[in-house]
This record gives sequence, structure tokens and C-alpha cells, in this order.
Amino acid sequence: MAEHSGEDGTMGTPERRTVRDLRRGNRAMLLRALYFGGPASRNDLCGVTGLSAATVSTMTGDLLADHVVVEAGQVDSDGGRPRVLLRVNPVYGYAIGVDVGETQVRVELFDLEMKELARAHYAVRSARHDPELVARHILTGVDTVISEGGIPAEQVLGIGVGVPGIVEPGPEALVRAKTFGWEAVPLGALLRAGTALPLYVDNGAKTMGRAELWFGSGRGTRDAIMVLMGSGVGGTIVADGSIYRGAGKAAGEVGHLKVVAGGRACRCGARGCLEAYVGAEAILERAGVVADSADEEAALAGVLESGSPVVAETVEMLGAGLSSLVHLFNPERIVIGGWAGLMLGGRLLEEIRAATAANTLAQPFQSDTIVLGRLGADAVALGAATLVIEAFFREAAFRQSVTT
Amino acid sequence: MAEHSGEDGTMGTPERRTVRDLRRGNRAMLLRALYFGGPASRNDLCGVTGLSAATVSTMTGDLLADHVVVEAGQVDSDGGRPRVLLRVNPVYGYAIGVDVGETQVRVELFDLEMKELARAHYAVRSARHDPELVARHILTGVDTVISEGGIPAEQVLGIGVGVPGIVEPGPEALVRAKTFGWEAVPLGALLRAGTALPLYVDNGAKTMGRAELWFGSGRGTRDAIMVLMGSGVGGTIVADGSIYRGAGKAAGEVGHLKVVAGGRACRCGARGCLEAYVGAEAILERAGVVADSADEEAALAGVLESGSPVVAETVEMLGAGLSSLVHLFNPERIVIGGWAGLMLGGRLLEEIRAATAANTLAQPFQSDTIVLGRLGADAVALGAATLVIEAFFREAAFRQSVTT
DNA sequence: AGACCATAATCTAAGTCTTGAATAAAGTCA
DNA sequence: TGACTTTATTCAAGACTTAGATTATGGTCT
Repeated sequence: MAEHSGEDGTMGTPERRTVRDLRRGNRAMLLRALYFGGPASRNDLCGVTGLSAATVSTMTGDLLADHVVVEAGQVDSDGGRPRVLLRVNPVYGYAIGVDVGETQVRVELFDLEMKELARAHYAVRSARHDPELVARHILTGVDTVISEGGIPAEQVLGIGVGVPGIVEPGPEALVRAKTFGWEAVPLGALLRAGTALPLYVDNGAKTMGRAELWFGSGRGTRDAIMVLMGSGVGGTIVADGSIYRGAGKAAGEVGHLKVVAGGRACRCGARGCLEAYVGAEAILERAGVVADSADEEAALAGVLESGSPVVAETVEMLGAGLSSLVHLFNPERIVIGGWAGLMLGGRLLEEIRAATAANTLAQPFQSDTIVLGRLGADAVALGAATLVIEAFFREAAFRQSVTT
Repeated sequence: MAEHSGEDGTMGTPERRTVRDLRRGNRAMLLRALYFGGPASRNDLCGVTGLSAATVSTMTGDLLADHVVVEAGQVDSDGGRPRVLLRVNPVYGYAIGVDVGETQVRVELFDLEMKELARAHYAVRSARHDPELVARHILTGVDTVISEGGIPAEQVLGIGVGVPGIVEPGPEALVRAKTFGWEAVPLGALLRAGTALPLYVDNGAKTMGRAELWFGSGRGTRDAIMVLMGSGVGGTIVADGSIYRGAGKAAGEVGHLKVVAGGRACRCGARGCLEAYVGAEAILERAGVVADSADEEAALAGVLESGSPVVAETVEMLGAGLSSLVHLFNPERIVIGGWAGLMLGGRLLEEIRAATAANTLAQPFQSDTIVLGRLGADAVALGAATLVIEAFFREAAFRQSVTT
């Protein structure tokens, strides 16, 4: 099978065409390597990117001239000219991440290295998720964090927003979120009325997945699945290093994976969904606990402590669902995140691994495939901000240096 | 979301680096366009590939000189020089596809346009799947089809083999197939002992999926899932135009998707797998029919005619499984293939669609997403031969023209 | 029939990009 | 101070695509 090493043929047309695209691609690759590979010398970059020293030299020259990259000290080399370390300029620009959650809207400001500089949180009454109110919260939040962070507004590169439900790509960013009662809310349009900053809207589970992929437990993997467990259950599928979205941009709905055909009714209207068993709301219902969304966390902790048979069943169902994911995706890692996921996984990780393994005899599955997320409550906003960084990479690679 | 158009950032390093790779990529793209786009003029190719007329001209010149491409008539243009049509030379080389199935080994010879030129089938007693016997069948089959096809042996570009179970990539092509009792059979090594032809081994469900993707119901899609239903159930996941294999190259095991947590025992050792309900073997067992694998087909037909409640339950389970796939992958199309799948789908397609839709209320799911495979019993061997074609594309793009 | 027009394919000059080799820069060690 | 190392930059060469000019091929008009 020596010959079978190459990838499977892309049926569609691959993009790269002109020699200029090549430069863009290489530039983006170098920038990415620098961003994720921490400070590195030009020589290191040759190794990582596979480019020649000459190319690295000219490219870093451009990037230094643009102040996108800065020097970061030197390091001695035994008996030669010391290496100059380079890194992405953390204060070249800033990114704002927004988490539109069930109980609050969180707006946070980050520098390029994702250090948090300021935050503004707004409680939202659970029953009412008026789109315009949410938009107002976001817009005032943006102003607040910019002034609190003490940075010039024109250095903000954009706003990333993580929302529940499915986001239809397009200038309007139509959001459909059943739990919010949002039928087709044009959140993009609402926000654009109040700000001129570039805007990036995505599903909250996806932004959290991005955060775990870039900075959390998924770091370094090319094939992973992030399962986000809160009141409901969402997910992010990382395939060959990038997030998979499917034909209609709605892929990754792990919560509606079926675990019991014809089983318990789910709030999506179907039956037997994973979410109908392992979502926090579903666990509480099954345990007969009544709690409004404000103190779901305490209530769930209570159920988990109680030793109720519901807990064992939950683990069982989660194991079944995860084993389906293992068979379909054969991932290198499965990351369990979200507040309910971390609570459940923090106490029952071994049981969850065992339940998955019991359903997954056939394959090369190691139980340490399943890990907990490393990021806490900020993950959604953080991940939303990475949408801005992503765009920044693209833009920086695209921009032709002015060669003064 | 105007800015959100680009793809999600590839965390890994994208390949393209030198300007030469660019040419290779463009060449491969052109060749692919010509192969799948049927006969086309140079001008058409400009439109399809996005390359300039000059580049298309020089590239087609090279390909014509190599006899990889040939002229295929002309077509008038109202009031101008007529277009010369080009196409891939169907007799430039040949591909052999092998289907190692439960009841027989099929070896088939195709030209580049996948016209079948010769075939050799060998029955295998179901109990015994001696690896060496299988290898001998393949090798004699290869000799047979070459001489029967009346083509020069040196024009055979390679042998593609579709086998059950999981294939470990590498020169040995270790095959693990529980149903065959193959623990770690080095099929690649066995075959290489008897032939010098390039060898490509892959899972049979994957090769069938390739066939449907290239020539069958999956043609033209970038996000699709092929479900192969025979005695057992396998699958192929097409993500962004290429087949997804996962970290350990074992992705796409649709048969072991869980549909009933803790349900019916599956031959894989776990419980509640889709295969344990909708695989032909499982259907017969549940209906209480005893049949050896030779006449499973007739037996299954009998069960389907009988109106047994098992049939309704099978549809129900299949619907649950397919809805899981819809939620996870949001595919443009789901293709049901394999002899059992075609038999089931031929009679109950509407019921299957309805059962899936009932479980999939939340998403933009149209029932015509689910279709039947268009290829029959040859699909596995045909798809195996496409592995050879794939490699041919890579090689032809790589090869620098000699510029005499 | 011959001038003229429209379309297709090829040729030419120019521009962009990466590379390898040569050169410069900065230090260490004896 | 001078030989030797390692890092970074510069430069000429080579590869590739492109826009625009040129050639090829046939139809239409008078």
C-alpha cells in the first residue's frame, strides 16, 4: 500500500490557481505557525513551514514592516550568531467575543494572544430573549469593553458572536434558535445597524469547539469531536483539521443523535435524541426535579450527588452516543465541555469511558480518547473571538505588503 | 456575514508550497475536469478550471503529446474556428478492480472510462475464507482478465481491491475482518508476492461508496453518505468532496451506529448497533428464518413479502439511524446501496424517508435527500478500480512532460 | 470569388514567486 | 586577533501563469 498514501481525490475543484495565491497560502501558513508555535526564530520557521530560508526572510521582513510580527528577544546558539525570536504582535489589534447564552449575554475583549482585557456581562431574563434587547446588550457591551480596555477603537479587528441554534450564512446572519423562540432573527443586520466593525456570527457550540481546538483539550488534533453539554447538547466536528459544517452548514448536531429509537420525547420534537437523556434539562426532568434555568447548576449537582438511578442511565446513554461518534468519525479525541458536561465528567469520567468502551469493542478505541474540556465559562466568548483572529489571518495573508 | 465566507482555518499545515506544486495541482485539476466533464474544448476547460487560455493550451499540449488525452471530434461555432473536443484517452491504460465478497471473489478489467472489458469470478465457500486461497484467486483472476481482455499487460495501471473490515494503511495492507475471521491478514504482502503491479487495498464499503460518488447516485455532491447494506452494514462518508477516514482510518462504520442503547446484540460484540437490526443477517434472524449465506437474497425477499412486523421495525430503525446521520453530517444526499439496501429501498423507500423525516424535524431535511444507489453488483469492484484511476491522476499530474 | 468577420488556439513578453548559492552579520573559542 | 559556527539577507536563476498580440479556421456578405 505504499502508493495509497495520498489523499482521496477531491471531486470538486481545488482552489489554488495563480502563483499569487501560492504566496498568500504560504504567508498564512507562516503566520499561523508563528501564532500557534509561540515565539520562534526564522530558522525554526523554515523547519515548520518547509519554506526556504530566503522566503521566510522576505516574508518575515514584510510582516515586521507591517508590525503584524515583532521581535521577542534572542536566544544564544552555541558558537554562532544568536537567533532572533519572532512572534505575532499581541497588541497589533484586538478581538471582541460575544456569548449569547440562556441566562446572560457576555461581551469580552481580547488581545491577539487571547489575553482578556475587559468584560461586560448582562443578565437576561430566561423567558424573554427579545432579539433587539440582545442586540442592544451586545452593542453597549462592545462600547463598554473598548473604553474599559483602554484601547483605540480603530484597532478592534472585529466582533465574533456565538449564538444558540443554526446560523444561516449571509450578510443577515439569520439565526434559528428554538430554545430562544427565534424563528429567523437577522442578528447580523440588527448589529450592523449599530456598529461598523466586521461581524462574525456562528453557533455557540461551534465557537466553544473552536476555543477547545485552539487553546484547550483539542489542541494539536486534526480529527476530534467536541461535545458541549449545557441545558441542551451541541457539538463541533473537527475533520482533517477544520470544522465540518455539511451541505447546509448545520452539521454537528450531536444532541440529536438518536440513542433510543422511539424513545423519550426531545424538545426538538423527535424522540430518543441524546439531548433528551443527557442534557441538563432532561436529566432534571427525569429525576423529577423542578428548577428554573437560573439555578439549574445547583439542581444538577444535587441530582448527581443523590445517587439516583437516573445518573447511571445518563452515563449509559452518553456512552452509547459517544460510541456512535467513535464508529462514525474514528476521532483522535473527544472533548466533553459545557457546564453540565464538566460537572458530569468531573465526577463520572471513568464511568463514561467505560460505558463508551463497552459499546465499542470492534475498533481501536483507547479510553483516553475521551477527555474533559479545559476551558471554563468563557469558552464560548473566547471561541467567538477566534473567528475574528481567523479572519485576521486571512486578511493579513492577502494584503500585499506596501514595500515602502 | 459577508466576511464569514472563507473556510474555517486549517489547523494543520496546508501542503502547497513551491510553484511546481502549483502546476501539478492545476494539471490534476484539468485532467479531472476532462475526465468527469466528458469531452470538452480547450475553451470550455478555461471556464471550468479558471485557468487562462494560454495555460490550458500548453497543458493540453503536453497531455496530448503524452497520449493521455486525445482529440474527440469538432463542434462548429457560429461563424468562427470550430472547437476541437478533447477527452481522456480511454485506452491509455487499464484498471483492475477486485471485490473480495462473502460468497465470491470478483476480478474485473476496465478501461479508463470504466467500460468493463473482462471479468473472472470465483465462488468461495462461505465458511472458509483462507487468505492464501483468496490471494490465489485474485492473482489468477488478474492473469485471466488481462488475457481475455486482449490488452498488453504493461498497460495495466494497477489493481484495486475492496475487502471487508478495516484496512491498515502501509505496504502490508493489514486487513482485519471479523466476519472472515481475518485477524491481521497482510493481503498486500500476499499479492505482491505474485504480481509487480501497483496495489491499492481499501474497505469494500468505501470502494462501493467511491463508485457511487464517481458514477452513481452520489455524482456531483460534495457532502454525502453512502450506506452499504448487505449481510452487514458499512458506509462511506464524503466530506467536502473527499472520503473521510478519521484519525485511525476507520471512520464511516455506519453499521455500528447505536440506535437502541443496550439493545439487540450485534456480531461485533456490542449492543444496539444499526447492523443488528437492518443488516440482512439480522433481519433474517429476527424473522426467525434460517438461511445460509448462499441464498440470503431469496430469504430476505421472502421476509419482505411476508408483511412481518419485523419489516416495519427495520424501517423504523433505519430511519432512526439515518436521522442521526442527517443531524451529524447535514449531507446533501444519502445513498442506500448494497444488495440488501437496494432490495429494501426498492420496496420501501418512501417509508424509509418518512421514518427518517419523523426523527428529523428540526433541520432543513428534504426527503429526497435519501436515494437508492444506481450501481448494481459490480459497484465494489468498480469502485476498487477507481482507486487505480485516482492514482493515475496523481501520477499524470506529477510527471513532468518531456518536451521533446 | 474575394473581402470581411467571428471564434479558437498559440505565441510572446512581462510579472510574480520560490530557491540555492553567495554574502553579510554576530558570536564563540583558542 | 583569527579560525570557525550559526543565523540572516541578497541576488541571479528558474518555473509558472497571465494578458495581449498573432495565427488558424471557417462562415457570411456583396
